[in-house]
Amino acid sequence: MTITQLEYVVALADHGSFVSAAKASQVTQPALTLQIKALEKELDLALFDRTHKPIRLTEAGRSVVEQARQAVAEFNRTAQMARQMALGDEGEVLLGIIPTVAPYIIP
Amino acid sequence: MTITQLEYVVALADHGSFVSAAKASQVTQPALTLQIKALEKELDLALFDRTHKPIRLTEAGRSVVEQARQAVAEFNRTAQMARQMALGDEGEVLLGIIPTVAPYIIP
DNA sequence: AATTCTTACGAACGCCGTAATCATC
DNA sequence: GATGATTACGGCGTTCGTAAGAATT
Repeated sequence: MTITQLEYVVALADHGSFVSAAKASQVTQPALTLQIKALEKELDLALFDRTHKPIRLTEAGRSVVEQARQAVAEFNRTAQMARQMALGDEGEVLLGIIPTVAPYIIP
Repeated sequence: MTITQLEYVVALADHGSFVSAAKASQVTQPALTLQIKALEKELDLALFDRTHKPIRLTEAGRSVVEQARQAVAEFNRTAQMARQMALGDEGEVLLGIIPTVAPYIIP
């Protein structure tokens, strides 16, 4: 189980079809199908009902997707926060040095 | 950036050394070093101060780890919840059928 | 008949573990 | 000198994309 798989599941739940979910996730449909199937097999749990179109969530799938949204959101929040920290640090690189010895120290 | 990397970062922050963190994470030290370095490079941000032992978090690292804990926890919660759903579904497989036609339908 | 989902296959990428090197205490 | 961290390398597994095959509307 990976974060990517959870992102795919959420995208599929939101779009209701593999094609549009794949497009939104920047992957091909086969890749999406594979990951969804892999996750369902790992959990031994059907998340989507493929018998009709558009695809619909199973009852278990609805609960899992709801929780998966939290996990994905928290993950993205971490990534965004880390990027902000990196930018913030750049602003704090201040140097105090005597011109005379600068050529020897700076490098 | 992966969930595994976040788990490693949290483990390293908790244990204060690569060896014990690696042991707790069920991986070798080199693998842990590699993932930590990969993440730091991706973010262009130093999370740990390796100049002294035991290893200490940088100021930015402290914030990131705190947020990473949330993400990891939410991820694990999703996994646990999905497993429970799978078990729950097994209990709900109830069959209602007329004995006369059962041999033809059940298979 | 056409769109959508699945399966199959080949290639590429990334991760891990063992081994060797370096640094720190 | 010993413990701990990094670097290098080889092998493995996984994932992806293209292409072909089913299925549903």
